[in-house]
Amino acid sequence: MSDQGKKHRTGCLVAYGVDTFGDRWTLLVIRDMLLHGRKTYGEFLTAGEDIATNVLALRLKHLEAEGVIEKTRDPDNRRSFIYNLTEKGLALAPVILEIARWSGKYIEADEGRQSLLDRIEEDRDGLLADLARRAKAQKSGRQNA
Amino acid sequence: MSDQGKKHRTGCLVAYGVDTFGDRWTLLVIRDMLLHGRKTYGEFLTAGEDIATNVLALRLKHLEAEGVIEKTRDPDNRRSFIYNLTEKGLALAPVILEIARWSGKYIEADEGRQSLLDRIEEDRDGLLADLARRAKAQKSGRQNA
DNA sequence: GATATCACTTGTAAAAAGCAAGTGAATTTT
DNA sequence: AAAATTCACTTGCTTTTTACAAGTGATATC
Repeated sequence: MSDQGKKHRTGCLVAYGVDTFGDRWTLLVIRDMLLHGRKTYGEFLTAGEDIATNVLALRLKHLEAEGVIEKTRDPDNRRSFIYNLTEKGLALAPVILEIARWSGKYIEADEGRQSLLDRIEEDRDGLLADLARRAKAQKSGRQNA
Repeated sequence: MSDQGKKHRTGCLVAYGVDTFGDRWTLLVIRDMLLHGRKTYGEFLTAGEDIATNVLALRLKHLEAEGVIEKTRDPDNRRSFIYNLTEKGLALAPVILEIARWSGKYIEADEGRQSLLDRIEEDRDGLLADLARRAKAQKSGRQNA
């Protein structure tokens, strides 16, 4: 009936991150929003890793409560909601990219992923700017490039 | 009787990271090693956030199995073991620092933590080099500076 | 009006985390 | 050299989370 259990609340910066996204699903949802432009409950559910529907609901609530994402009605479909990253959520982009970068050193990346890795190395700031731009475009209802 | 449950194994770079350190404790152990120079079971146990002893044992086993840390005997005390970051574990430093950086934007940092945040902004590469140096010094048994 | 879609909720089982106590080997104390 | 202590865990049990399956209510489509 609650969010995701105990918090460390020790003042530690790493612990605060862990409290916010330290579980098996949260970062994948943020990845979906940030990197794949997904934004509805249904899109998160069918995103490949098979998150359970109740767990997804909990995570989204938690992220909303933490101010990482925000939920609005879809103006074009009254039974749909749109989830967007807030500034705080978008600020997780460097974390996501460093995780990807780390993993890229230890597992094989397919073509698409390798090109992301390449871009991280060659044009990290530009990539971050693009992700921010896309997130904001999405938020204001525009199509992303 | 096993490590930490289901893996996503989807090829996703973020998912691989989550599989490796996506839980409430793993990143704190890595933080302890990387930032606080802790290296024994006892030091991890009493590190402030009160991890349960059996959970710590599981996490250490998992990290060792994943090649993130390595366990050696303490040459000075035959009942003690020393845990060190491997190259793979040390490569997590940028992830840890980005998490700290993100958190630093949203919670208050005390003096010591703020100086870490300042150093991340002003001399990230130097800081990373120092952390690597310290980790390696520790590994070869030298005192860290 | 019937059927499908979307975003969930509810109930229950399985897994993991948390808690307390215990074990065995090495070390220190007496 | 026997006794007490330390260190690194393990074991057993309870509580909390996660996972799985099915169900609900409000749109929307056929």
